Amino acid sequence: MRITLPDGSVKEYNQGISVGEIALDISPRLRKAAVAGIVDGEMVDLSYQPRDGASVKIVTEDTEEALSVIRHSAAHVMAQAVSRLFGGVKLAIGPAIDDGFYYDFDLEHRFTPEDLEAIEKEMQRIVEQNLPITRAEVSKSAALEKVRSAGQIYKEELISDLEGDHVSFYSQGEFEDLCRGPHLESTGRLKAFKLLSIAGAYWRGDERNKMLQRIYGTAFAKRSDLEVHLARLEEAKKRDHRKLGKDLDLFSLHEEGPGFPFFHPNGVIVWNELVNYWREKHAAAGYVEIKTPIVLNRSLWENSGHWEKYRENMYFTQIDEQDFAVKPMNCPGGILVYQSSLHSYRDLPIRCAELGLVHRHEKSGTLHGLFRVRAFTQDDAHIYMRRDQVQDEIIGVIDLVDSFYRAFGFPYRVELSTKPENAIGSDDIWDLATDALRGALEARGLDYRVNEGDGAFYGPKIDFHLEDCIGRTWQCGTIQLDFVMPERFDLTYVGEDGRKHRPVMIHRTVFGSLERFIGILIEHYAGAFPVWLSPVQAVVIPVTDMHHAYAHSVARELAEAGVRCRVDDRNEKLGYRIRDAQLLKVPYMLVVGDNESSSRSVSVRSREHGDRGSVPVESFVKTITDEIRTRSGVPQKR
RNA sequence: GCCGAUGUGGCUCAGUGGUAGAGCAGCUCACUCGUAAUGAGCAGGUCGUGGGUUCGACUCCCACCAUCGGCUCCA
Repeated sequence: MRITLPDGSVKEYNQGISVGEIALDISPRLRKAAVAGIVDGEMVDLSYQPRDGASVKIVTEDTEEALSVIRHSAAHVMAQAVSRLFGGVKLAIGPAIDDGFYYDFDLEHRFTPEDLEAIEKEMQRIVEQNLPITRAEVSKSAALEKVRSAGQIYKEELISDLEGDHVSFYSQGEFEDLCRGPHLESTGRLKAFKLLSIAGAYWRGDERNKMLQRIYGTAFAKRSDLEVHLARLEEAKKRDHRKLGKDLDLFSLHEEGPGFPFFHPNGVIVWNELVNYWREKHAAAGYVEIKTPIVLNRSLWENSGHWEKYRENMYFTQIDEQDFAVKPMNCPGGILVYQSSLHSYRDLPIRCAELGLVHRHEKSGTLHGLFRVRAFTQDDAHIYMRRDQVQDEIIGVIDLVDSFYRAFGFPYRVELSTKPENAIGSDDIWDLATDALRGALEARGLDYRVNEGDGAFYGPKIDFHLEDCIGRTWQCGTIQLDFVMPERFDLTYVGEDGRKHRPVMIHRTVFGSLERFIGILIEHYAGAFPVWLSPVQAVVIPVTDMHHAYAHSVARELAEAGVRCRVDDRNEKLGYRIRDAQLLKVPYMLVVGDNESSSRSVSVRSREHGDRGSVPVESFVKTITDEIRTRSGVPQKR
């Protein structure tokens, strides 16, 4: 029989040859590295026997596909270990995920960190036993019989929901699990894994269902890959904005205001720098800026649909026996500004920005530092325009967002979210809006993913997911196209024909939330902000108290040039003060002693590169002010 | 909201039925120092909050709050 290989070559084999044997035939080394195969586009086990005419590709352990096989098998090995150690455990699901794998268990006993160690040891034993992993197909009814008699109620539910009349089981030693596969050929092939954490998870992700216990772990082809991954986790922990926010005295959170962050003087500097930058770019892009109130009357929210569609997330209050709501979004307020005067078609588009503080009631368990809060400042804008301007305006926003992310060194990914279940407005309007967004993305040649049903209740949206320098992604910017609010609020402009027409609206953000964006920046830069964002840009360190006067004169000169600068004239050794500044991630340390004071110079030490030697004060001022003005500095990709 | 864990001075953590301890930070003093921690001294805590058990609770029990890891949700 004939088998086609990825290079297009065709080989002749006997009927019944397995993928593994084909790999061996090609080369023993390939066989050794093989973990699975891809036959006619389907991932299969090494034991799979392709049919005549099939095309076969060997999946080797250094590939992304291999990783998911390895992790899936690791999940099975973990389930086997748990089954050995804890009688009566019911197995739910155990897939491979982006960074590893998990398995959900239903068990009376609550897993503890010590249990993880024991489970890991048992897994090691299973690996050492090198149990062959074999696949068996059984009829659905036999499968149901099998899991029912074993009391595996979750498997029973899974099988009942599966299409087709046959299902497959994989077994290794005494352990057997419903699974589509593929899997490693034996447990001995599992070389590098680690269990990481225990968490609760609802059966099938539905909060009405029973809460199961999930164990997360990760696995790699090689020990060294696992170590790199664990080091990355460590690195992420070091960069945690909650820790750095405390260390660098940027912000704090208090029991008195869960989810309501407090910004300290250092944090406010970062905030204001970002806002300055934002204002500059928006003014240049033709935006005006407004400010609207935080508390507004119920009738406005009824009109906008928030009262009906968004109430669970809103805070309320009463004023003079009337219901008011704390705004969860800025649009209704912004619309009142639009309505406060007549608009000509000549005025459009109106690009109206607002740094609006919104409050949303998030469930208590979801709060997380600055990433998930209950009050945040959206860098919002609403663009009111004619229909013929829609495409250009969307493209304009895409370009603006792009230029912002570029400045911080964030690569990003784009997603298009379509009509959700709780939408308001007709299908026609939704189709129109969705097509417009799609059209703009395509006009810009951007790749995007579609998120069915994930739009806002009043319109579809484009989301920007940016990637920080250790590879995590965050949703920040969004562009939402809205035909519904203009209708609800009866927005109009006067057209060329002298008659009233309906404008279209775009809601958009770049940072998303200032709070979250600052959190992301903290982690992205690991707290070492570029000079323009640094709370303290330079610290002058006199060698002894003989040099205090000179140090202060240098600091004065820097301050006059607009540099945020401090003198550390504490009675401590030079090394101590250097270390202190270094830990506070001050970009420049300026050591001044006899040599410097006699020549009006500073000895420059950079946060990144250490001692740079002496330069005249004047030239340092030029260097640092240039760096600030151009807002340079993008972190190294790791 | 749900499951699990945690909560001790500004920070990091030890303590575990007999009314709290370290390091760092802070303050004072000495040292006057050249690129990541000089030394000595002082001060600082109703042990998350509220109940209960006990002769006695930071320690045991209950409730609540907050935080952390997830689930769900989302900027």
